[in-house]
Amino acid sequence: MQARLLPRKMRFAGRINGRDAPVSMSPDTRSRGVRMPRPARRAQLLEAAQEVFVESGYHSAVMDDIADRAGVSKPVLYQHFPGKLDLYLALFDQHAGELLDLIRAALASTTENKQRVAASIGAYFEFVGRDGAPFRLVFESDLINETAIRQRVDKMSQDSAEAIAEVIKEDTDLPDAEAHLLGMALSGMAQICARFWLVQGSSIPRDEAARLVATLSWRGLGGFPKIEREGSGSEPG
Amino acid sequence: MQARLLPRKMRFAGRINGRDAPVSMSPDTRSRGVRMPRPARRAQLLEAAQEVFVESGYHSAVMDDIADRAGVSKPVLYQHFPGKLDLYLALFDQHAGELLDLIRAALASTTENKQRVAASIGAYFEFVGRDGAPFRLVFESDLINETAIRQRVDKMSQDSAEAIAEVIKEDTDLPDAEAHLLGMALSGMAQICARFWLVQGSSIPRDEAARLVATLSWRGLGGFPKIEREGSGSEPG
DNA sequence: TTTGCACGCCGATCTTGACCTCCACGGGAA
DNA sequence: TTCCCGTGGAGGTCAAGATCGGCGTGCAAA
Repeated sequence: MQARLLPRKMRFAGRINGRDAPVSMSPDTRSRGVRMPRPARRAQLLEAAQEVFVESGYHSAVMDDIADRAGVSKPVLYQHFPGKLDLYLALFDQHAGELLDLIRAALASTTENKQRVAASIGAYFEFVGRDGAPFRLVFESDLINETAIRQRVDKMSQDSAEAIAEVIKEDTDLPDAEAHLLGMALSGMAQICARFWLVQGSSIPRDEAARLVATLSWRGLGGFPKIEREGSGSEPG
Repeated sequence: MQARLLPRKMRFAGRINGRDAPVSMSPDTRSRGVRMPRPARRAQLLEAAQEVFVESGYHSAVMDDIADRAGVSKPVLYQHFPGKLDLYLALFDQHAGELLDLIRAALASTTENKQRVAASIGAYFEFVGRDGAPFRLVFESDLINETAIRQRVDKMSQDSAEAIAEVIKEDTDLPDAEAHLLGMALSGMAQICARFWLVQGSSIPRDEAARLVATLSWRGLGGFPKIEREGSGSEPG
């Protein structure tokens, strides 16, 4: 994260036209933040909050740090968000919505089912690779025991699994429950692989990693080229 | 959670030979818990802690509640564990070890690779289905942003994915990085499916759900019986 | 030009929950 | 009888969410 070179008061009070200039202060001339229209300020606060929540998680994030990051005082946070949880939920909803949009777009991108599954997997990889790491709020939340978050995560998982289950049902004669389980399998697998790919330093290019996972999804392990080995006991694909 | 019928002091002070009996107390005859050998007490504390951590998560669990659940005072907790985090880590390590043992046993149960993969998936389902829901500590920890937990989860994921990657490398000519990605895919998928199966009320019997996921792993979506449909565009398996 | 108001802002502080510790008690075994 | 070990009532400490009370700028109206 970017190091702050001045204490906030000094840094900010003296910031005129974008240039740092330390300024002395008397008690009756409080340091003043730059005034912004309400919507612009709210957007800025959300950005700062995302940085802190992504770095620290909900529980270790403190409102003081978020205010510092935004360059405002704490009361300004409470002018825009009733509390810490509300701030977090606003971010969560924004990013969960983005992921579902990506998945829906992927499913709508073709009528060829194999490609629809591959595109859905690609959607997870794209989401996880985004700047600002919003996936950390959606897939790795440390607030999962809070009912509001739990419900949202469950709904998001159900929605994405259901979307994939529709594809599975188009192609197979599997009953609803089984198709849903497989839909959950694929969306879960995509999520976990995308996160693993990111953490591993992207030694496999993203598109290739997504394609590999798509191949696994469609053809299974049996669909990969075999090495003939004595004693391995593998059946032919 | 089970309702307590008496205040803790009254409930416990008067519990003689397993029977509740409210007992008056004077200041110089403090209520006394049942004295236990140190290892037995430690095990009891861990059991109580597991109940509370599973129900509430780390952050919402309070040491008072854990002590209450164990029927002791708080100093007793600190006699056995340096702090709250240590208590949690002891439980985490116990259960993560159990899961890895299950996976290793599954992989050792046969030399037939397809069965080894299926058995590994079954190991996840068995672990998730266990009484006391230890999977909640291992797969759904709200302490994932704590370094000690993050490292343990990462190591456990790496270990299980690596074990499956060994099987994949035996069977295919995939390079290490690709095999590892697929190993992560399968172990992640197994974990998510097992948890989904549990939450869904087990409408599919456990063994059948595990078998379905194993089939997906080995044969992919393409390996399921097809419905012939106009316009679906699906390729034959 | 002056005044009043709306809006965005902040330093200081309150409140409270919860981790952890102090200090002393009592029973059982040697 | 003494000592050790397991035990508990009470409370200290402090971090952090949230709020109080007031400031200052810019714009519009008189």
